[in-house]
Amino acid sequence: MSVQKLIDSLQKHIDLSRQEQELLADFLVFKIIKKRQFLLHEGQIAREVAFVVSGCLRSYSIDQNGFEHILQFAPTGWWITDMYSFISQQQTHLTIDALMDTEAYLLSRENQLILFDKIPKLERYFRIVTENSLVGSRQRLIDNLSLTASQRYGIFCNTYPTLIHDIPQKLIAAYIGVTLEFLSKLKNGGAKTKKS
Amino acid sequence: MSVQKLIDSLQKHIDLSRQEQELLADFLVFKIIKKRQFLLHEGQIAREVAFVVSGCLRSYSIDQNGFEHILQFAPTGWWITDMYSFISQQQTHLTIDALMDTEAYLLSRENQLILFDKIPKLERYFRIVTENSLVGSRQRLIDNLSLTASQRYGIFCNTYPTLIHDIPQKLIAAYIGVTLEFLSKLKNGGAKTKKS
DNA sequence: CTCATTTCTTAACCTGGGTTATTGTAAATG
DNA sequence: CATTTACAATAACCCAGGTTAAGAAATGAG
Repeated sequence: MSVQKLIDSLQKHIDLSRQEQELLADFLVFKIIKKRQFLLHEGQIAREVAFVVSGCLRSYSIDQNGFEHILQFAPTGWWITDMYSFISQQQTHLTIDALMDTEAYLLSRENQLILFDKIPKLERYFRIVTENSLVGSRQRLIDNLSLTASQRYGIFCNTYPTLIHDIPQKLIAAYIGVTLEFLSKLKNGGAKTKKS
Repeated sequence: MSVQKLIDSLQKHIDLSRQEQELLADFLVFKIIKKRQFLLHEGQIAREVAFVVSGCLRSYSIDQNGFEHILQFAPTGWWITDMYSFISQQQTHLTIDALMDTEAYLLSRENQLILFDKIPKLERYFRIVTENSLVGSRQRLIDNLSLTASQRYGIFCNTYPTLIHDIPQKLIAAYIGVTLEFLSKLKNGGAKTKKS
């Protein structure tokens, strides 16, 4: 059963009994999102958070000029949602879609809050997951403020080694914050030929 | 008693009994950080998270070229720490100091984890606070990827209206991600005189 | 296998914001 | 109350990265 991957993730931080695992499983919905399908669309409300079992999702925003800016990739074992919309139940400004055929478990905010009361250890698990996400998000902010595009590309390669060869370059560009053209220049013409 | 400001913040999200409030208070340390004094220095370990009662703290990183990049301001009612160092107890890459004389309550990670077991509602409170911080951090990332310096300055003014007139311009520049010189250009010469 | 769509590269030119430098002005500190 | 020290404004020049455009490759649906 593929719900096992989610249980494995939980067991890294907390210890759930058989009954608790089954109770949790009752609140989850299994969903397949095919390549290019949307899980969340701008203007909707993010009623669920998704745990990716296989494949890969991404969240991104679209700016005034129509450019996409990718906030997060979620390969196997990652959680993804629009946290703003999820906790406030207001309309989202983000879009979440699938980069390839993806299997995920969905947990609604409503059910999550019920589970927090029934199984306090689950609240602990999500507290820890959220702390870790915050660390990642803050670090990325620092990287964007302090590093060059080339250095950020290097970090991307370390952070998502499995993705580099599986996703289009334009998505990498939209993540590190440059245009596709400039990323191409970086990787190829990148020799910096300064006359010496 | 100034611990009341912290209790007020808690009561917005959870409901603590008299005994629980007192138990919590026993785990807090009151501290005064004078202007320009450090609460955390690069290379140390962030053993505590701070709740600001009065004054203002800031967290920032210093890049290879010696430039400061401000991650967060913490005026009255805000929590601040280096979350990475705080949860991993590894050396921090951030610095936290005071922009003016500041009063704060410190809670060590050790005590925080003890309190989470004794008062599960406190774990809920910090789960919520962390969720909100994550929303803020992600939004700022999007802003940095999609907006111009001028637009980010506008957002800063809305986010920290009390700070604008109380802190040096150079700090605002280090927060929105431009040089002091360019911020100056934005605000004054900024007319963009495009022939029409 | 073929036509259409999406993705990638290259190159010439442009601009938002950085650098360096100078001068002026607050505010601490003795 | 003078003198360091920190802060801000302005201007001339510079560069990382964006824009536009135009092919070349790869992918994919029928």
